[in-house]
Amino acid sequence: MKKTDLLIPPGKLKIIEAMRTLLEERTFESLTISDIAVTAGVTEGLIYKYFKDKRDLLHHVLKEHYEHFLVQIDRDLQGIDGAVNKLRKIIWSSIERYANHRVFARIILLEVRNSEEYFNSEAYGLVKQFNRILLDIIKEGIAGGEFRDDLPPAYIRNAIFGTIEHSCLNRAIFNEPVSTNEAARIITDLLLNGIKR
Amino acid sequence: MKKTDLLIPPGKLKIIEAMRTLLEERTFESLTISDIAVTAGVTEGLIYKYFKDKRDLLHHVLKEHYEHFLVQIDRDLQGIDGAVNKLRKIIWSSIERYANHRVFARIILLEVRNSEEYFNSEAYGLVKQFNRILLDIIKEGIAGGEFRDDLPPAYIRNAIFGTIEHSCLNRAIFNEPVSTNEAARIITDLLLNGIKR
DNA sequence: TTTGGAGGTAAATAATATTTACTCATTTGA
DNA sequence: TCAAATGAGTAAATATTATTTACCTCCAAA
Repeated sequence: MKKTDLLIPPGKLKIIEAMRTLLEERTFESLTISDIAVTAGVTEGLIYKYFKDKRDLLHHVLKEHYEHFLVQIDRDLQGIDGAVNKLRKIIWSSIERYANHRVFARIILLEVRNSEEYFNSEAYGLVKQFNRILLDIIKEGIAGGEFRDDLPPAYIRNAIFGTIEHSCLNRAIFNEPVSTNEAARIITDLLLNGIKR
Repeated sequence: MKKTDLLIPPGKLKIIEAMRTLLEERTFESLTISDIAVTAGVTEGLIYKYFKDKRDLLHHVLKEHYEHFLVQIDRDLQGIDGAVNKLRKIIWSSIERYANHRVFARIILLEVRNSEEYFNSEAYGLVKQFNRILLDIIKEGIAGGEFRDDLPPAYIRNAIFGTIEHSCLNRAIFNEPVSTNEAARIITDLLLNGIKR
């Protein structure tokens, strides 16, 4: 095995880092390959050495973020018993992630869904993985009698996912601040107990 | 006043119609001005006569759709009493709209949110109008004792909006069929009563 | 009758993404 | 130990696409 096999080349790292930096302030579409290359301090050609195209680079950044997210989710759920408690925690973790990782939030909420390639990307594969975790909690809850058994699990998942995402949208778009703890508490309560008096 | 002041020129109509047709099958980003011009049977320059740029045309198409939607929503709510009943209806109407207007669904769920201009567009203004209608129903429900008064209205709105949108996403992306009546029934029940047994 | 504006066009230009052909340095295996 | 191979990186050409410009034509109204 060669010495450098496990090392990521510095140029590649700089490109990824530049993408993250630029997405902090600007829209993916508004970024040019030239912008990215200049910010990274590399030439435009090098970007194409490591990534198929601009979008592939975006998906890569998202994938890295999501990997961290999944590791964290896994940790966060350790030692928690009961579907309700797990759900509470996973909602909190999701909101916390969106809240403290603006670039991540913006990529996934605003930037990727408009291309077909995304749905074939590795990043999307991780999203599906998260979905399965959530779905398993829901099924556990139904089987154990904590959740209603007359609602299809997929609908429940959509409600949870959709509510979280929509609640974090304004923050992602307009930079509005939200308190993670408060948002998590209210959203969990709302989903568990409904809005009817 | 001149005769033609109220008439929309045929070229403009053809451009809008071409955009709608193309969005039926393809992504906004993948459409070129040339594609649109050829499909419309006009020259590329004409598109810029009527629209600031490609995105402005997209926003216009969305705006037209949304205008129809708001008219329909207004009609649908006529004669309905009580916040719960209104909510039930507005959820049904929203799902029905996404279900039967694929292009509309795809534009609003997938295509527009990734640009700053959208949030200054007339189309977004209409979305805010819809939001206010929804918010008014929620406030009516709280004031009248139909809904809980310990949840902030904005959170409730986000939950409703988010749940509906996420439930319609797969249909928009993968063309998966969904029964409007069934989806509306389940989502309404879920939001009103929660998922806890 | 003429003039000004609206609908429309063709072709030039500008902005960007992507490809190609090439260094240079390091590693490897014979 | 040394040619061949490989990987990082570059510079410049090319291709694609959005956008602008300058123009034409027709017709309603003054």
